[in-house]
Amino acid sequence: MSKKLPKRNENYSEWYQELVIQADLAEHSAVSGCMVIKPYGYGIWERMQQILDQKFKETGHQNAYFPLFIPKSFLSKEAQHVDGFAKECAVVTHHRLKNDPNGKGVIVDPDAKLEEELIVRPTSETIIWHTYKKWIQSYRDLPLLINQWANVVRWEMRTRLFLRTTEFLWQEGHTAHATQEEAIAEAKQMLEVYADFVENTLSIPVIKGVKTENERFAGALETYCIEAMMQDGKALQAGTSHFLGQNFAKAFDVQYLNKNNQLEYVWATSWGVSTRLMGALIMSHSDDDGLILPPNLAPIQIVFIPIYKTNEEYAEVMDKLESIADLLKSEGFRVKIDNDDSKRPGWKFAEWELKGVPLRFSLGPKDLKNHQIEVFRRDTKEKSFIPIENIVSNYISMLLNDIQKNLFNIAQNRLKERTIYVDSYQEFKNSLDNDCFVMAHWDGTTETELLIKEETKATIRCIPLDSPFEEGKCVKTGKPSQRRVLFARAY
RNA sequence: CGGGAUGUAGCGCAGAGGUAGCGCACUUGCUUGGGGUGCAAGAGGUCGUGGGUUCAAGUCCCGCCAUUCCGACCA
Repeated sequence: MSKKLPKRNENYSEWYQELVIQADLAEHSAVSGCMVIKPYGYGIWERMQQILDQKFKETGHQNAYFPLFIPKSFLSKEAQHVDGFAKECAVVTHHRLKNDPNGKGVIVDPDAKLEEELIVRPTSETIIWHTYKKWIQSYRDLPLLINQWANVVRWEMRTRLFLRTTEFLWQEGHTAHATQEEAIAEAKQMLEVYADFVENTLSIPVIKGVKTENERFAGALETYCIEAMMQDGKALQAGTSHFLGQNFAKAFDVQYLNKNNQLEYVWATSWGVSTRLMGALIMSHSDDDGLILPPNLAPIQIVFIPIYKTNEEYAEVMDKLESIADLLKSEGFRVKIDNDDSKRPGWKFAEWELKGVPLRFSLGPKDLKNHQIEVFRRDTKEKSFIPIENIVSNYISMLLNDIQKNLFNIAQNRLKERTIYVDSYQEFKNSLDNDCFVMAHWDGTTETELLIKEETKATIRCIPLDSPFEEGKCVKTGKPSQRRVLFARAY
């Protein structure tokens, strides 16, 4: 009764903000634009980390860690790169405080000014490529496949929990290769890793594509991306993988001797996903009762609620629940028994629904007598009574897989139904106003792209990799076009 | 950087010159327990901050600070 979420169809962004807070995922901190990620929210992020980290290792990458601070001069070595980030950098200018001579508190010690300012990393290409120069001399040093889990800071004008915060957590892969082909293959491979993770772990269908020149990462030759559709029809970039060419190798003078004893610049990629995925997760699946977590991701897949009056009943019910939970735990399921005596069952039902746990099993004296257990599915809200002896690994796996698949199917149907192919500018605008993605022809110029953005707030999310050759006319200018691109309003 | 809103108990809010309030949460006891139990008794406050008006200021006036929402910005 104390907690009530706003309805999605009344105020989507308020619903989102409230859900993040009420489901105990994160809250605003004392620092403007920065959030505190609470244990439950962080637990979900840790699951993402574990699964991705394993995929990175399986594809040959190793983790390392580079400094939080970047000397100012590093950032300006790659011209496009500094242009892209200069406006949102936090800068460290001093290294000491002292007592305020005029009274209470402390002041920045003017005598402690840094010789060269330090930038709090908005991304680590520069510091990493500076380091790679020392690590790479020979073709035998390549490929160099490194990932880092880190925090970065981008001083954005406007922030929203998980979707855009001043400081956020992410991983950034930075690889160096002997050839262009190999680097492009790496960038594409990591895009596939992301797409696989987002679709099969987060149950969110994505569109794979490349960015237009205008939307490309600062310093990249090609930016591959995966785009997802949220329930309100807006797009969310869920991950990017960049082919950086030799830009950073040249900026930081990273060359290697090939087998013919010739010096060559190395080829680079970088790729990343962030805590923004939490936002994608929430806005893809959740409903007016709270979060809905796909089972492959959920930190808790099954919560058990004991129902009882007397101590004897409690002992009996708990005895049974513990034996079931222990069995499932030993088979690798993530389970929790909520035996908090200070909360009543109804309260717990609502609470775990708010937190999105895929399955809830309740067991009380009546069930014990009937040798059954109540099973509740968070995604469909179906309740059923199952014979206790049926609660075995195969059955649970089947149920969890079904939920996982169901969430994906719902999201995929939404994406299909709301991706509209249009050939006129009027249809284009109408479809956007109906919260849809739009596949339309575009003349390939940044001018047209910006004009459309100005008039409709829609951007080209990507040129889908599977977009077939098709003669057509630009939806805005009527100039010739060879394929459709994906337009949408975006987060 | 524009526009709006808000700063009062842990949280959410009311109070619009004259004794600091309500709901939730918290503590204690009983009750209840299969969809956010009910009752009772408690504990908890420099009313964001600095100045001004007044016999008297959460309350009116001016400044400042902070947060937040909507835009602009956003590889």
